[in-house]
Amino acid sequence: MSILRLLDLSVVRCWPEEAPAQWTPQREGELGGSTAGCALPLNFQHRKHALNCHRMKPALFSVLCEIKEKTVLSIRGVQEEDPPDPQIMRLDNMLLAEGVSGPEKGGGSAAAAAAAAAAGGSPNDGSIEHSDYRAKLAQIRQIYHSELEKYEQACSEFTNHVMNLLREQSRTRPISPKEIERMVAIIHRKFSSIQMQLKQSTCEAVMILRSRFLDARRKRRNFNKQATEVLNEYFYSHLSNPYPSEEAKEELAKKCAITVSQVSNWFGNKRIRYKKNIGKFQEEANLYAVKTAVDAANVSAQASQANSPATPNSGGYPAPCYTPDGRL
DNA sequence: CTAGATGATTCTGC
DNA sequence: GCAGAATCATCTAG
Repeated sequence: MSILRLLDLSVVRCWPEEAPAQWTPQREGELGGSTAGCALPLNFQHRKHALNCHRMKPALFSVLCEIKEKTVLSIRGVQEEDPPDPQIMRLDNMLLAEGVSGPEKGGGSAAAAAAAAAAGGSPNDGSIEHSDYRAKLAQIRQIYHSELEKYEQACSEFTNHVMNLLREQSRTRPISPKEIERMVAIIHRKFSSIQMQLKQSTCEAVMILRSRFLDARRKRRNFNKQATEVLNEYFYSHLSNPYPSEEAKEELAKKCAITVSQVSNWFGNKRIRYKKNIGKFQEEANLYAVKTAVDAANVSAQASQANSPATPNSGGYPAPCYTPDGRL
């Protein structure tokens, strides 16, 4: 019975209680089994050899087999399947989307470009910041991969170690392949939880990087003069109904080299600010009304057809009048 | 440095 | 889902 306890303890003691970083091969010496080239205390080797050559060994072994049979029966029900962890899947997806994991080239810059587009910047502006962003992302990516590699190596090393240990022990006590498999699965579960921590902290780092470099509010740039002019022209020439259709928005976006949602934002802001303080916008409104009228006159003169009105205003938002004090 | 302007976001109601 | 309103964060002129 004491031998059984000794052998069982040896398996238990080969199990690291903490993260694999704490596990060091030096501990092998104090374990029950041995891997190739591992130095065991001499008297222990002798005792082991004596045990292996003992005439009672076969009998002892069969007793152990019997006991094992009984124990396995009670363990059998405990075996649990581990379905793919949804948390890990989420982290994986995010890292893939951010270009941290997955294919080496393209992913990161694609994510950066997408983020830049979401931030509303024109494709060429802030290229310095974006290259900085990409450099930092690449750094994160490199750290992530080297850590991952380290963990994987440690995992396989440790798995090999345990398997050797079990194989060695299977000479003196019954260990089924199933049992070894279970041990390996347990090791992998342990390591995958460490991997999850790595993935989590990588995700956090990427989020911080993103918010620092690509937060739209931080990167706010005023539209250029020409873009503002185009938008204002449309707004004041459609003052009766300053709600551009989807097609009109697309065209305006194209003309101003901004996104459709930026056009929507601009009109939303403009409408509310115009309505709040019509007086303040009077001058601007007059300016664009004149501009539109002149343009229309030019067009009609060129076409020799003076039938269309200059501005299609009627009802809706209060149209500007030409009083010098700016009141309606 | 500051006040006002401006683009973006968030919340609410329809 | 869209528009209005409030608010935030940043830009810019003075």
